[in-house]
Amino acid sequence: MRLDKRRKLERAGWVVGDAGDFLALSPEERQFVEVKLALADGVRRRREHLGLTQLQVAERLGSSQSRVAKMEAADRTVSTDLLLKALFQLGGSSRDVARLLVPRVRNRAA
Amino acid sequence: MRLDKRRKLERAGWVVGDAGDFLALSPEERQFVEVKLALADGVRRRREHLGLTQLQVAERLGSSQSRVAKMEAADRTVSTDLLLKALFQLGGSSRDVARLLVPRVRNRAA
DNA sequence: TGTGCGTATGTCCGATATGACATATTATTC
DNA sequence: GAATAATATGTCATATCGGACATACGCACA
Repeated sequence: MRLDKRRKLERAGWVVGDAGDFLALSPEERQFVEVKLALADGVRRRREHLGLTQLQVAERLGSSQSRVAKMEAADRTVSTDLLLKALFQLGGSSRDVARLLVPRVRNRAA
Repeated sequence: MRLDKRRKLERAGWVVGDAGDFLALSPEERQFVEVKLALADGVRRRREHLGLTQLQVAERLGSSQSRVAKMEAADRTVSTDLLLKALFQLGGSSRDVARLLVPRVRNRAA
């Protein structure tokens, strides 16, 4: 695992192996966390692409700036439901979501 | 919208337009619901493909038969988090999930 | 018909997510 | 380095979710 990704996971509050180099996550948990990270990245990229602040996005969603910040940080307390709703509210499609999940094509412009 | 899909939505407890033909859902809400339906279908198909009962799946997930039934029915009280975790626990990959979200390739064998 | 198995539905209570708010941190401009 | 804007972090009350249980439904088979 790349170091920056691990840092990101740790900052988001995920339990990382304290002794060794590896995440104390089962493969399934890890897959799930990666989905959340991907969706979170998608929210951030989409927001930036639209030139909006977190506050503006929060207003669109009927949420708060802090929650949007947590979304983008893939915080433990944000659900994939919330991330998906945010992506759709920001104009994303199912296809966009699908693309976020597949590493092969994850590095896109928007 | 196809009638059977609407029936499915209604059974799952989603609010459907009472007067006219249309769902009382915003486009974003509808997209979200469709994601849930797709994931729910994915769980069911994956379970059946593995030849497992809902009870057996529940045991794998550390959950209960009734919750698995609700997952497959895309019940309002099941989150996409739960659906995703279930899919991964049943051996699904991110790519599988992505495929579920894209109608174009949704009709696959397993 | 009745028995068994799988699935669906309704409810409950403990667990977790959410919006809101306060406050901290960072970046930019003067 | 003060002032401002944007983002990050911590906490709380309430809303929603989730496992568990009871029970109902559907279907096969004898």
